[in-house]
Amino acid sequence: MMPKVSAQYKEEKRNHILESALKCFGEKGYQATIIDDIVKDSNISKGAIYNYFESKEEIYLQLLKKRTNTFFEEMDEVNAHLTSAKQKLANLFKRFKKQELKEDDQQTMRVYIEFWLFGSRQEDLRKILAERYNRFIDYIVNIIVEGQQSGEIKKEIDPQNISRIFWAIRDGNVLHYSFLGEEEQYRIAWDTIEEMFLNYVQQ
Amino acid sequence: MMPKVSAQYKEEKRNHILESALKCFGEKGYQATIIDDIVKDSNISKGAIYNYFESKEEIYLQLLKKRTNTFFEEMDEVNAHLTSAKQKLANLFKRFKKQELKEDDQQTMRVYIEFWLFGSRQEDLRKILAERYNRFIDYIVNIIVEGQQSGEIKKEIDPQNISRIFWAIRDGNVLHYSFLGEEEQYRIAWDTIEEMFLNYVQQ
Amino acid sequence: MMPKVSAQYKEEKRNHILESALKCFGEKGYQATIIDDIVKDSNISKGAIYNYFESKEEIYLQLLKKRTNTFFEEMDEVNAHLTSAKQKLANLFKRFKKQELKEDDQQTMRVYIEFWLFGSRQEDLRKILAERYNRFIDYIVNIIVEGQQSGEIKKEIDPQNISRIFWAIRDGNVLHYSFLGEEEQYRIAWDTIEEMFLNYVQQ
Amino acid sequence: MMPKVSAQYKEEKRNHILESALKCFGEKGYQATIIDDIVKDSNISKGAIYNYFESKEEIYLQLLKKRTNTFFEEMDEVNAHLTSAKQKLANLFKRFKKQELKEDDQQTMRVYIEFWLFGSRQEDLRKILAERYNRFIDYIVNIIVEGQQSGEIKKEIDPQNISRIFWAIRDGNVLHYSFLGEEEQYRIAWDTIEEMFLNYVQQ
DNA sequence: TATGAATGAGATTTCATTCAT
DNA sequence: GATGAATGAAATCTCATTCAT
Repeated sequence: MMPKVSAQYKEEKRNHILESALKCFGEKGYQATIIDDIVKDSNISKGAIYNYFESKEEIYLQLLKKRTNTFFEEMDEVNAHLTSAKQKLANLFKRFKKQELKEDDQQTMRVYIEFWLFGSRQEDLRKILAERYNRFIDYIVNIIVEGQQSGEIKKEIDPQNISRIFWAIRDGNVLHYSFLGEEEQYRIAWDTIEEMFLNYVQQ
Repeated sequence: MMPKVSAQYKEEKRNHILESALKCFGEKGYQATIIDDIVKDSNISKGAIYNYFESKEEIYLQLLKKRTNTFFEEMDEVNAHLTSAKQKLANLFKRFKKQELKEDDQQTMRVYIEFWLFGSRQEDLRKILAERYNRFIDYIVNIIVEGQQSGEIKKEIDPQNISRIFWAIRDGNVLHYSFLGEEEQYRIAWDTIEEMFLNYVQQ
Repeated sequence: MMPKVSAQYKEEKRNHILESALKCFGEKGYQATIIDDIVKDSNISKGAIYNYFESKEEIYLQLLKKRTNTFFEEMDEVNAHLTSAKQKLANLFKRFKKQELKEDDQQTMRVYIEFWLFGSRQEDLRKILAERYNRFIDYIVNIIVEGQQSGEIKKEIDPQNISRIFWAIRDGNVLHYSFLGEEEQYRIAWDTIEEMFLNYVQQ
Repeated sequence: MMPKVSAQYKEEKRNHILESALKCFGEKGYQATIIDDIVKDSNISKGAIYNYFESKEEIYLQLLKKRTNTFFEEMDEVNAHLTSAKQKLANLFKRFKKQELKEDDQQTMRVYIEFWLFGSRQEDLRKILAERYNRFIDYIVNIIVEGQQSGEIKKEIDPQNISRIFWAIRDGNVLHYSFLGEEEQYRIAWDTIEEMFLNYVQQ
């Protein structure tokens, strides 16, 4: 009389679908992925997928949301015992260098960039993406401001501007890497970017 | 037998189709654009379009090729009477700052990024894109090497690496800009990037 | 072994499902109603519904049967102490005028008309509906014959024919009313129909 | 250079689709008819059908519109040389008796009744149907008023009310007939209805 | 060459029914 | 008996490409 499966079961199933979707979207792109690809990869029937998500677009959106949350949770956790702005930036760069080696992070990036491109043309998606973008911007802005207060970072740096540049560089680099796929070069590039960026902002 | 229409007529028609395609792809994305969008925009019939191009994909490819050629032709022309690497880099930055204000350049960028994303998953497109990518890489490599020889640029800079970074930054910036659409911020960002980049590579 | 639940419990549950189904079919139509609508309205699980009924179609059929029985039981009860054909007809008209004000009677009518339309194309439904139709026809035929014997109704009236007309008028009127929803007009129409009909059949 | 087919060609194709749709809707009902039924019956591809109509619903709507127009055109033509209200009513009854023998008129009726039922639940359809309904109501109202002026019809008759009743009877009769399919009875019923109706309204 | 009507494979989504718990 | 998650056939609609004129 209570075969209603546990909330945990449903959560896991949902995640299972999202993981398959990420894999498919990452491999073929959002538009090129068909529901049957996710069915095949997840081994979950078409109908069941639609029990968990309203549409292909919702899967996309939920995926983005979940990955974004995970990113900030991880960063917040690490930052908890870092005190200087310098340490926080260093940690961020470290994460990027390491992160992209994981296949699914790379796929997330592709998905995210495609969504960005795609979303810029649809008003309802724009809003969601803009919100996400602002979370990222604020994240760096806070570090920069903190660094300016502690004297680690030049006062004349505009936090908003440098934050936007930071993420543009990140996205550009990941975009190229996701196409080129050369890990070694990718890491060297990040080392250079880190040096260039820190040279520029540090006192 | 004379051909019914002149080669020039055909060339113009081709270009007309490509321009419409660029507009459509830029506005809605490659995948979301349907042939009828191009028909409507170009005022050329569907059948005629298929007389000039084999498929939607070919239109995409030709578009990319043409825009790439145009870019290099323009840059080569300008560079012809510039002698120093510094001047050439400055000119490049100047072009970016100015370029993206033009609607169709921005659209080209979107198309190009989408294609990049899309192409990374299809072997035949990869080759074409890789070739294009290398032309861009070589362009900066040549300037850097020239600058190192003339003593303008630090010897320890790796030309390949810095060239890849240069284009990654460019693409990231354009990607963000094409979504955010804030011209003023975009220009300020380019000023900062120029300063950061030149600080880093200059002697 | 005693059955786990009493027969009465089962009967009540069945009726509960039928009532919800009537509400849903009446509101959205048979075809447009999905099982989940009935689940939601009845608060009974999908599986349980299928324990009581074999299919959506069976629910429809049972509903029709039950409502038909109820109609005749009510009419028989009232007619028990009416002796003249005139009184019985008057009572019937009175019922119609009053009946349709009740929301669920109106819904029954819609369901019934839709079923009629729908059933005329499926042999197995035809039989069931034809039987139901004949019960209605006979009901009036009996009254007319009775009236002819007592001299209240003209001898030259064909009971079968007039009975068919009677129900056609009733259904047409309800059909229009279920669309137009104007109660006042509906009642006035019934007064006129009563007058017209009685004028015609009475001696 | 002008293979754009003639307007007449397109009109004919449109009609061809509508005729097939009428047949299918009439046989299986609107909801139960699938596009492939129309494809099969019309021998026109699915895509072509969607070139002429936006959706299944639009086909339905257009069908209704066309049949309504045809009905009034025919009636107006006949009425042109009829002067008395009595003649016009007689003509109308004559038409019903004859009309329904034609298979496609009967199908139109089914389609129309189903639409009525179905449409009463969808606001956008209600409007279209209400408009159609009013055309029918006005048609009889005009005849009645004319008859009252000429002294053929009783002054105390309410034209609106009697018009609504007229069409309700018509629809009820057709509804029953479309289910029962007995032509002979149908005609007899119409004779009786005519007599009953004229008795009631005539001076 | 140009036209645009026609094609039909293929995409997304729905929903009656089943069945493990 | 009750539950509701899972299934997958089937429906609507799209759109790249073809081809008769």
